[in-house]
Amino acid sequence: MSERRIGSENSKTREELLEAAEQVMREEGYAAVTSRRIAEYAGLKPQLVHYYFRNMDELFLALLQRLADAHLIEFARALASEKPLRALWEISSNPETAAMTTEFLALANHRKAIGAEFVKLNRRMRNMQVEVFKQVLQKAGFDLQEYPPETLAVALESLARGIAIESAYGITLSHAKTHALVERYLRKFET
Amino acid sequence: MSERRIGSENSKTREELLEAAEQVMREEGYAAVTSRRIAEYAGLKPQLVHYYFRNMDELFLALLQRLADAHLIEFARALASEKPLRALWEISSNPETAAMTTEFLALANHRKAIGAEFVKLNRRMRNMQVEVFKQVLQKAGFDLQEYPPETLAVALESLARGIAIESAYGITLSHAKTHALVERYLRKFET
DNA sequence: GTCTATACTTCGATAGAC
DNA sequence: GTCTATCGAAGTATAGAC
Repeated sequence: MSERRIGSENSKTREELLEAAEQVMREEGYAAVTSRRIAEYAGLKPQLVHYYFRNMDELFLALLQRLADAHLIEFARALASEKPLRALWEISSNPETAAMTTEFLALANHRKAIGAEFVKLNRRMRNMQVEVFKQVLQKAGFDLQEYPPETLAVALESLARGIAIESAYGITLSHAKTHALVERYLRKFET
Repeated sequence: MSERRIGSENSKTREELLEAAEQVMREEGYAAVTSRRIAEYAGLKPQLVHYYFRNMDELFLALLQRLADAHLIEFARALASEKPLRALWEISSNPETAAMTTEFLALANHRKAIGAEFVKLNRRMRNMQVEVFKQVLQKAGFDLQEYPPETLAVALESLARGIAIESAYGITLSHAKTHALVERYLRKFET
């Protein structure tokens, strides 16, 4: 069992399948991410999914890795930018990012292997966010006890995602005021 | 079509099926909420699900309604309590509540009927949360322009849920500091 | 109100040809 | 590297007996 041939990780087709999988997941949710649906999006045969991935868990893991890599690059760029906090806010406010994160949060809840990997990757990303806050707050002369970077990192990401998701549902009632408040804090911390 | 017999909404069996459905959804995610799985949890036959619900969308809607009702009662209780803000915080910090909300957030993303209902119910709940903030802030003499209740409501729920979910994954790194910060704000607003 | 039986669909996965 | 063919399992849903 499990002796069957598996395609190379460098394959272009494999990349196309992952791209399609990401699209399906974003547009129709993780439950719609099936070999047949992916193939449909990619314009390929469903069996190819099983050729490049031993099973669906492996596909989800590859997808998670891919997204995390892209995310880490974005964070690194934010860390090096002029206004890192604002950059963080914008990354987490991206509706597509927010939607994918929500899907993975739900998915990780009941696929053990994915949950474990999700936690690991999340920790790395959180560390980078915390690093951003530390640098900005110290530079601006704030007391790190009074403004714990870990908490601010959780708060920023949670709030940004919360609003992004609400926006996606067409709820825009409180957004102007919220953005104004966020602006105030960004300016307070970051010139 | 759609002419088949449907069981009463007052049925005890129907209630048991919904109870089982909720359990499945919380423990295994929305994708696992199938007639067979529900029946298994409830110790009943899968066909009973189709007797009480015209289709799975209808079941999800009933489940959503059930949860919203329970939630609204909790909010009303919070509003009437001595420390309404703290009560709100605790409601949204409940890990089971957070997990279910995450599932529905993902589910609503690609089931149109559920998305529409989710938005409607969410609006009602948000209004109650905002009402709590308004009363508390006014009573304590805060400027509502400087502390917009709508924003604080979104922030409180997003943050509480974010932390609750992280806890469920065993991430507890920043929690002590976060709770301390939340405490500070709760005390600031609420004696 | 609950059961059996059953039709139809979709999915994951594999074997083997090209 | 990609295709055809194919299994078996699981899903939604319905008809009709009890």
